[in-house]
Amino acid sequence: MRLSDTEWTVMQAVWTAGPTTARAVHGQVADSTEWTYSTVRTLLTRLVEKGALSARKLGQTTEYTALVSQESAQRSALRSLLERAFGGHVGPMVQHLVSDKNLSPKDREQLQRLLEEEESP
Amino acid sequence: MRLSDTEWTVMQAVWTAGPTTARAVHGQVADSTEWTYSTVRTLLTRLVEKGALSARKLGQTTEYTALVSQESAQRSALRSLLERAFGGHVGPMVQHLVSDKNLSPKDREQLQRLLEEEESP
DNA sequence: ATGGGCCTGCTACATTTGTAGCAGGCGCCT
DNA sequence: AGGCGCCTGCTACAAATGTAGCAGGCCCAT
Repeated sequence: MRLSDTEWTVMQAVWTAGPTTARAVHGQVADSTEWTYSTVRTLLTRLVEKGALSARKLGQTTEYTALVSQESAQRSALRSLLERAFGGHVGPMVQHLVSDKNLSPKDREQLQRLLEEEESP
Repeated sequence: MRLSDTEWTVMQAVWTAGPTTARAVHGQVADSTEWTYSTVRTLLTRLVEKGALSARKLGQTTEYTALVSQESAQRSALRSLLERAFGGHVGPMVQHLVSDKNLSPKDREQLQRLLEEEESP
């Protein structure tokens, strides 16, 4: 499942809201975009075609529900970048992230715990 | 600097080879793609237009040199995915990677060292 | 000098992505 | 009943991406 930039934005809105409508998504993304209602609807339709969302008619309006989880979308985006940009080498990729100063102390702590757990399964 | 999938492939070849020619890039990517020489040339041209590569004529042929480093391209791809798919939260992103079982013991060890270093700068 | 091979410049064209517009139908308020 | 507002279905269209083809020029071997 490949999501474009704009599609990510819409999906985030749906994941956050749960089953929702075009109008509601439009409201949600209004802060961060200038998209018209029409644009939002086009994106929703495309996401349905892709199988990322399902559409169910409720009377006159349509309710959209996520078919792919945020987790799995993230996972596959990550894997794709990993292949494309890092030749599949996880180490260098994580290092970029870790050394990039945007890790909070809490993040670091949590990570360390994670690494330790992994060590002795 | 935004690179498309195919552009990444070409850039990887150039980074690996250092200043190189279209013919050589074609040879390099021949294993992993079915691209014609023409396709490779188109991609190289686009990368020059984007400013990712520079082109210098050497007699009849053109020598392409990377203008952006692999590191910086990786960094910005990573940052872009971070924003788009993880709402800027590094923690969850790294966790996906670390918990995804594709970390070698060596990777883990190295990471742990990195985290410790970060802790007391 | 001539033909083969390789190079370049230019052009092409389908698909995907980003961003919308329009027209017709349904329901509710007056 | 008539209009207003909202919803949907369909259509549009430019830019980016993926994938190539063609024609003309240069150099080397015969």
